Amino acid sequence: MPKSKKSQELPERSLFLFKSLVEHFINDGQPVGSRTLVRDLDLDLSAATIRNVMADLEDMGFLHSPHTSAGRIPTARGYRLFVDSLLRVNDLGSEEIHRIAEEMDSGDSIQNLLERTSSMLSDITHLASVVMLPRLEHSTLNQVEFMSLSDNRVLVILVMSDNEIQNRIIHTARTFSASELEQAANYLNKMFSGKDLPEIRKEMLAELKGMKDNVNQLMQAAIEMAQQAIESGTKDDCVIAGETNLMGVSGWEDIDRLKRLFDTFNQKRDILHLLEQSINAKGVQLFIGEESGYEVLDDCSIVTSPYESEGQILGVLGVIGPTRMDYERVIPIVDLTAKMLGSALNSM
Amino acid sequence: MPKSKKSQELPERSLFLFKSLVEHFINDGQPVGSRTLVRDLDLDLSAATIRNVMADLEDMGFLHSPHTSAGRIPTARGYRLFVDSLLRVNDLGSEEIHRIAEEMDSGDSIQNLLERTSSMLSDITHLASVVMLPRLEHSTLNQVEFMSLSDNRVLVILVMSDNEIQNRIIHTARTFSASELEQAANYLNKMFSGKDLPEIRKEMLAELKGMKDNVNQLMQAAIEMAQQAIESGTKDDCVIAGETNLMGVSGWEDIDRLKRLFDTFNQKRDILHLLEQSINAKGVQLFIGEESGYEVLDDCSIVTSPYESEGQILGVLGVIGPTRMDYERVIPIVDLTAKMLGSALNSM
DNA sequence: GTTTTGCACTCTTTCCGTTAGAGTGCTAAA
DNA sequence: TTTAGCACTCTAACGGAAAGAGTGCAAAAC
Repeated sequence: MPKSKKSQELPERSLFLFKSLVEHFINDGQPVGSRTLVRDLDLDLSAATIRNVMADLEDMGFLHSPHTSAGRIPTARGYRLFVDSLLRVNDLGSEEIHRIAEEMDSGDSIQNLLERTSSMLSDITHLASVVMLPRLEHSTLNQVEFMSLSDNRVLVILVMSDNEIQNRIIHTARTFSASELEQAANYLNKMFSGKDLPEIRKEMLAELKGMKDNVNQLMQAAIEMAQQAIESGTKDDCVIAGETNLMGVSGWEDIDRLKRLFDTFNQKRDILHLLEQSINAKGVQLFIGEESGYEVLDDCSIVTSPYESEGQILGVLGVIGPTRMDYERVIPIVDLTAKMLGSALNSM
Repeated sequence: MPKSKKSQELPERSLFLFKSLVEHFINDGQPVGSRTLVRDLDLDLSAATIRNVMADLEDMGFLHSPHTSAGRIPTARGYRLFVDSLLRVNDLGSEEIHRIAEEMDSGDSIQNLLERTSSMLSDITHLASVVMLPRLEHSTLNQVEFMSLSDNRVLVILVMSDNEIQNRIIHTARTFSASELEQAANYLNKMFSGKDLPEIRKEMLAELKGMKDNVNQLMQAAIEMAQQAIESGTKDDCVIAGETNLMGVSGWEDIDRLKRLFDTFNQKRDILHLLEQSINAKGVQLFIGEESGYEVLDDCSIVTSPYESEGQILGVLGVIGPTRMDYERVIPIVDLTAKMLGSALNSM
């Protein structure tokens, strides 16, 4: 190719160089210098030219030098530019599609399905993965049943519309006869079946106001239990897998930093808070580096996608890895996994 | 002063020095030299004498030098000698006792209790902790109930003698009437209530031989479910907490080694296998360094204790940390925790 | 016989100093 | 606008040198 005397539009060439640089850095984690770039790309440009371009990009905040004589690495803003404007997301290889589909087939229980999903996701991406448990907020009560045990204990069973089952043993003040229990269950079923939990709670409180006999206490206990179950289902629950994939990421040898990261995983709170921000996103969403707002995650990127079943968003899943991850591969994987999980949940 | 000509018997002075050395090393993780020892102990002996003693101890395999000009550190055999013969286990401070007792009081569910126990144990020892789930092998069936749901699905509920509840939805070939289900449940209750699961399974198989109608299929499904529940309860389940306490242990900066250790935790298999070896021990048991037989655990010690309720051993709990852990403190903590957990389970 | 002193020796850690390599920025020329 | 040339900077890697810790051994002292 002849030397181009006509200057191409500056942005275009810069963007191309920038894209190459990012890809290069994602590949081997070393700061990329002008020489390396010109060598690898077979450009008809000299290193000096590249240097000028790179200096511009640095001024604009897309690149950063660890020190004077190192190459350059992308900043969070740089990655943002990369994924938003430059990335051409690959189609997935059929082996990977197959792998994902495979893990989704037999569904023993929801919990189990989510766990398998999470560990598959981390295996396939070699990153850490998170799957939020489905929010049960809009699941409705299907059926209540009481079962008498010995010693004034009653087993309360709630069957929800999504086939989740909650149960708990309640210690009661006196013994209830089978018919009393049946009566109570019938009453609850008639009153509340098909309604969602917050609604039930509200009506329940109105209904019970002032009435304090034991049967009602039983009912109240049932509702409280349901409430608790709901909360534990939405509040702090997600499945995290593959954390150890993040040990031994090149450039992450600071063990103290790693410890803080792992502690964050264990607490789950911050991670969940982050995921919740994506719950109304249309598709895959990214938090790159500092964008997450959590200091421990400054060197991390999080790729999330909500998953839905029957048009209703149930939760969010995603992966967490170094900012320097293979977005081109990871993004479609997260996307597909979310879709497959949705349809797997659909057919349960 | 007593001269022991017998080469087997260790002189008292050697033991004293050895004990001091081990304590010293446990405290700050640095190899201990003769000078340090003589300085810290205010001995009326010279460093050279200490050196002689130490050389003897090294010959006997209790000490080891990382290299010529380093001090000495205990070998696994050395720690063994230390804990078996030299350690005077402290009584626990009342704050610690209080802390342990506190965590044990309210028992919402067994799973929850175990989780709290585990995280308390790791918090208090600053090590990783494991609590094996109680073996349900000898729990017996209390009550079976079927609940009809829509769409040919039946909810099977098993109440076990230890108040654990298992349930699952079964898809059936045809719709069963409420009375059919009740009849089936009655039959199962009459036949099998009070028996343990392996027994039930055996009798069940004999009973059902040849009979293939649908009601029996239902029963069989119930039993199979119970069997599965049992297996999942004993097979791969334990609660691990505080792994991150092991990041940043001095001398454990090899991130790859740590990764392998964490992977072992996640698989749980090896850990469980190790714990199971303690299930018939009387009290606290230790695996020091190589004694565990797992290469990843070569730098670790595991302190375990079975816990029991009503004279029956239910499971094992313990902590995992560097061989260089504070046995004097950890051993009584594990001991007490096991006892408290036992009695907490007793009163559920 | 046990303990100590004295001494030579070994090994690690740390602190330069040097060098090679990578990469930059700037200026002047093409 | 691009390139060539050049001075400059910073890191990583290597190689002493010196300090420090600790050892082992032999001979002297108790």
